[in-house]
Amino acid sequence: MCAPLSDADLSLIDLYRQGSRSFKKGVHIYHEGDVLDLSFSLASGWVLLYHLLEDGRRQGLEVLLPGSFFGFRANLQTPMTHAAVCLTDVTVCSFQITRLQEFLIDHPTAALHMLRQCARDRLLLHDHIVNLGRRTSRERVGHFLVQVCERLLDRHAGDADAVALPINQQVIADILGLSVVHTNRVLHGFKEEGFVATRRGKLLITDSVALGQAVGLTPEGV
Amino acid sequence: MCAPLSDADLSLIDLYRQGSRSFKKGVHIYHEGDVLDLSFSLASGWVLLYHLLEDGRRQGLEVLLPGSFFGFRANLQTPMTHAAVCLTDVTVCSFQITRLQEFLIDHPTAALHMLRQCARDRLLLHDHIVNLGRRTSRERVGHFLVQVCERLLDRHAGDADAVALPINQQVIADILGLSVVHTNRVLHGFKEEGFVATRRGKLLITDSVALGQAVGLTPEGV
DNA sequence: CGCGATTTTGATCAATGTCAAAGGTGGTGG
DNA sequence: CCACCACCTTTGACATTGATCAAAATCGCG
Repeated sequence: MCAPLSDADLSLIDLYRQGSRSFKKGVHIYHEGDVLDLSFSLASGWVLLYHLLEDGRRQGLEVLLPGSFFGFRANLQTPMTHAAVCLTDVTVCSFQITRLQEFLIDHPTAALHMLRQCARDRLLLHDHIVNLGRRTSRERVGHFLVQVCERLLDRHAGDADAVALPINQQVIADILGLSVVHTNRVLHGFKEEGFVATRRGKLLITDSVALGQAVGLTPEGV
Repeated sequence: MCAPLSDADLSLIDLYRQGSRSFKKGVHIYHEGDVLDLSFSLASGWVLLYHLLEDGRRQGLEVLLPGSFFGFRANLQTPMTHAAVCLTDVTVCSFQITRLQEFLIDHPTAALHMLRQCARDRLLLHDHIVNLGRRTSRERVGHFLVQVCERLLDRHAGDADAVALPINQQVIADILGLSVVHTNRVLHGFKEEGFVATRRGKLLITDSVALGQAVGLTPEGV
């Protein structure tokens, strides 16, 4: 529930958790510039990490799904360089970083676990970078959507054929470094091609594999 | 020499290291698609991690300086999703991941150390993403250059007022998601403004603080 | 039913990419 | 020591993608 730790670790980590907290959709878990001594594990819901430039431009950094760790830093004094906002109602476990570190020293398997998670996240960030740096708007949006699908299906393995995203076009645009207007045109195109749809205000991905192909994705996802 | 670990750890890690290896500038430590059971710690030199798209577009992912860990994965079976190429002559320590993991279980402080390093890298990746997603070409090049400067000065703390980079314009372009031609024009501009220069075929950053200002950097670097 | 937020659409513009070719530069071998 | 070569940088002309501005149309919600 709280994190993908081994059972043994799980029972112990309770001692160290400062507590479990809930947030409503749209609320910030922390802002840029905050000075915190906490880090978090996402228990349920979606979170967006983003950075704001001085002139208001916004860039989405990571879309977090349950199981993600975030807010962990090497340097506690330094203010947060990004903000975390809830894309849905959310519940997190929060840890005081100093205590978490003590815990990790005592429970090396948990530390290793975090390290492996971290390695996975690094790959996701790499993918994001490739997306932003070298792909056209169509490719970007397409890749982003199928990647989210895959991450979702990894956990709820194999249920829905249509995935609903709690994300509006403004958010997608900010994640992909595009303007809302252009994002809309791309998405609209996908809609006409039958890859996505809208229902109850939510974006639906109706055919992620066809979308992947249309956008030049090699079989196993890179 | 081998990594920023505590002395105690350092003496022990020798047991686990598969060996120290040297590579010439331009050589690959590994390619995309390689199946390895190794991960690395950069002892000296510069390394570029990059990803290649099917049609030849290339995207630089990370510029590694001494002390960086790379090649670590949660899943050993999976082929590498990026390549590592030497920007200079390089020496690395290589570890068999399975043995490294055993080591980290036995030496939790080392594990924690890697975790903190990982957290720092994540911030660097975030910065890269912001650069690619929301900054103009001028801002991108500028930010990249001063960031490299800062990372360099962090270690060799406070020597040169002019920093020489072992990186050509093609590489910069690939890191920043720009074309070589455009990168050249931006760099040329910086040259005329007196922020950078060329000597012995190397790019020199002659005034990183002025460059930072010119490019809209807030005092302490975002 | 009315309102604020989100999505759509059209018109125009600017930044950056692409293509092509000319200069430079350092290194190498004779 | 010199000539040559491969690689890198520089420049110009033109094409294209995606941004920007402005406004209309929808949609979910209270």
